[in-house]
Amino acid sequence: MKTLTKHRELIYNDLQIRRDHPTAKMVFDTAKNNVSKISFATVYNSLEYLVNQGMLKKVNINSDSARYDAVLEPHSHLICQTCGSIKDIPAMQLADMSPIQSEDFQISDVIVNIIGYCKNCDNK
Amino acid sequence: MKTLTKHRELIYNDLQIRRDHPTAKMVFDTAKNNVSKISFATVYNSLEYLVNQGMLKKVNINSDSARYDAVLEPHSHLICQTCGSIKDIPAMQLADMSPIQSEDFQISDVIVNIIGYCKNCDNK
DNA sequence: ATCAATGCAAAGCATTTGCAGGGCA
DNA sequence: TGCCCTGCAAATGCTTTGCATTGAT
Repeated sequence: MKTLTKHRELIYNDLQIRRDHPTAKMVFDTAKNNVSKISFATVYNSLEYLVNQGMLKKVNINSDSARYDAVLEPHSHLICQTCGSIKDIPAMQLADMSPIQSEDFQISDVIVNIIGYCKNCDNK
Repeated sequence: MKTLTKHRELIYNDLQIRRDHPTAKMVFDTAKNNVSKISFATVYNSLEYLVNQGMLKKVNINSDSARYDAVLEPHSHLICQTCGSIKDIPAMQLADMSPIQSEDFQISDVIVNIIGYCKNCDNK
């Protein structure tokens, strides 16, 4: 039986607090500071467990590495092309879903990512 | 000076015809059938060139591998969670962009991906 | 005692890079 | 000749896997 172990809870708590949509490596680095020993395998294992439990969401922003998000409520992302930052914004609604309905497609999620330049990065 | 070589043109033409948003490997496999010799490096080099030229778009659907798209007009994607197929649909419009405008964020692209189950895959 | 979780190292992919040879201007 | 393109192989980075050990019930 799968259980919420200390490692998994630690990682989950970290994700709850931080809002930078960390990569597995970033989670690993934080975890290393809080436990005597932890391996990448455990981090990946824990992240997969938490995603399967529905406690985290895996976010695919670019092709470099997966990022993880503890915000489960529907929301959208502002993604800066320069610094790569990912900021949560309220869920964007689509003006008209009818083109999808007519496609005979069963929707489970609508992902809206806004790409551009954040105010910290010189715009352009 | 960068030029549109035969290999690059071949790859571009392939992307123009097919509409399955292939991965680099899929492009490589097709190219291999049409040229005596071609290497992965050339495929990646060509894809990067075409993306930089604005002739292709790189699409990040999942974290496994990047996919490429020759359809440049704004459009959205229907992505099946079961078979992984990616189907183009007309561009979805957002009902209200004001939450973004107020963020002091310069928008360069709005990405809308609809995740779910296509009619070919048993729904659920 | 049992069964899952962990650490470690190795393996697996996708992608990038270094470098020598080849092709075109 | 010069310079970019190509092929090949090695390297890199992210993620997964195999396996022996550890830990909890």
